[in-house]
Amino acid sequence: MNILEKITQNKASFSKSERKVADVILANPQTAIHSSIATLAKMSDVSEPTVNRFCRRLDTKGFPDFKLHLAQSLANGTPYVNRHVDENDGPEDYTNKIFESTMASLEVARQSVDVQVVNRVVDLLTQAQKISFFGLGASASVAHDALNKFFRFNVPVVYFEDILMQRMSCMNCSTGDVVVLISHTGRTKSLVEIAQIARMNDATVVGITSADSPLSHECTYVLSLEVPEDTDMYMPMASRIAQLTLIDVLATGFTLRRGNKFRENLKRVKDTLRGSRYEKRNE
Amino acid sequence: MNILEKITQNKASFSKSERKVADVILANPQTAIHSSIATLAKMSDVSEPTVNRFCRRLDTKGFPDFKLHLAQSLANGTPYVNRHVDENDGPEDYTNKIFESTMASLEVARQSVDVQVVNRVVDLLTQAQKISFFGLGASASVAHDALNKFFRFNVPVVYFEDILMQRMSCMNCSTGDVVVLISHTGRTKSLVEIAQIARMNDATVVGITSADSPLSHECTYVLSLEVPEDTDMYMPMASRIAQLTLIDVLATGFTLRRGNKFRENLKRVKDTLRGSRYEKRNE
DNA sequence: AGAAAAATGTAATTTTTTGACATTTTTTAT
DNA sequence: ATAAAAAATGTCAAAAAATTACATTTTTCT
Repeated sequence: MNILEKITQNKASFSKSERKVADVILANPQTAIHSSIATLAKMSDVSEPTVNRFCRRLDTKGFPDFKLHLAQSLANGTPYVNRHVDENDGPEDYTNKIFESTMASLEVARQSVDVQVVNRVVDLLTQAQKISFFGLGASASVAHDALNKFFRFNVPVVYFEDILMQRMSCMNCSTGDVVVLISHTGRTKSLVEIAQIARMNDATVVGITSADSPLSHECTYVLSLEVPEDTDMYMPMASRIAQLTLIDVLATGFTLRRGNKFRENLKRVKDTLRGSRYEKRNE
Repeated sequence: MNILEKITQNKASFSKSERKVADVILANPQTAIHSSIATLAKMSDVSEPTVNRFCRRLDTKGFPDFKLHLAQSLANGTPYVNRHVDENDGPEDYTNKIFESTMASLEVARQSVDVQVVNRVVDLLTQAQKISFFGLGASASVAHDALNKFFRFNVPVVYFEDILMQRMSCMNCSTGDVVVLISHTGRTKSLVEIAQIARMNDATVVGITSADSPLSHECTYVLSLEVPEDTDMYMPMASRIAQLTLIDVLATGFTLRRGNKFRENLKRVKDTLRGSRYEKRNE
């Protein structure tokens, strides 16, 4: 496992001094791999053997071995880690941290996706009479994005931001209709109600939400994404990105299922936009 | 560059003893990174300083530094790459490919972001009288998302999907207003026009778009993202995700600039939502 | 062949890491 | 609240590792 993640995870189990070391390393891992144990000890305001003990606690043979592991974690291609933004971060720091955390979350999300369910949902979508995408707050823009994607497929697709419109739309559902509900927490009351209404009217309800949430219990199929959210920011960030990527997956599955002639159709849709754009000079 | 490749490439220019070292390392790099210079010298049947000189010839600071580079080369398990979806891909294949491509694109985007500009734009946003986010098509949902984020900051923020509303809104701009325009290609005519209108009315225009596009030339600041888009799908996918992440970066920069009391405010906004949600049992 | 240059090795030096043990801090039980 | 035990941390010395300076060997070129 990635040693940076391991440090973050085990941070709680560290002693006070070890945590000082952990903080210094996490704050600037690049510097850490190029420092000697003495330098790192001084930076952490800790004695050298403490740094050594810290390394051993992470199941490495010693400091040099630890640096090797750290270097591997930092090498590109290795999964990214959720590093939290710090008050004193400059633009470079927080930019990189946000990008890296997003990538790390996507990796976690990827591993938590149940491809069986993806497959069944794609099946469902390709056979749907009508597809609705609903979300509220931060998930509204995800639903909005799904509309944009599925609209190109020439399928009857519906999206509303307004709760009442969402409810009315679900009241008019019937067999063969698919309602996709998007919510990170799965605890938004009105969305849970909408799930109930849709099911009462024989629609199939797909939830893109967290497992074992009130919303998930009302859904026919649940596509759950276990994405760690940085709660310090009080804003949903990574969860939306994961949801969007899942929408991309569904859209891709949809086009694959429909086959080649359908791809042609997509190309035509795209070409239609040409009139609204400035031509690219050399293509 | 990958140091293993470098060894292979420069092998010709090595001396006899250095080549012995190279061979031993190439034959078993995993062993090499866990050996001391003495062990490696013995394995190569060469003296210790020779190994050291070998390391320096590869532009490393010395043996330990060389091991670090080697470790990084070896870490490259599977760098995320943009693997294109194939007609015969099953659900597991395309799910993984989409997630991986998205991560790969984010990495590319991260490297292409100009943090200087990020910093200036954050400055601008924190001082803005009014912030507008406009995008069309796939980028509309990105603007939508930006609205959701910045709305929490208690800043006057505007978002319209309708071109005419966007134009009217820009007509009413004045000094101190910031208009953020989002477009992957930067070739959408009406967005370019909106940029012109906004600037004529003394607003500062920030473009989240590709460098050197018609739109970028009309912007005061350009946050360019070089994201490779899988054109086979005829749908924007990775570009949106990169744009969203950039919005996250801006939002994060914004909150950091505003300081701690402001974070408290965000928490209050979030807490307000509580009434609309089912409580979590154990927290 | 023989001088000059390059390569390599030897041995000492320096740097770095680790281990043993003392001291301090924290926890636990009374 | 206090003493004993346990855990954590630091000091200092020993060991290991890496590097330097310099001697020796090998190669190259005239």
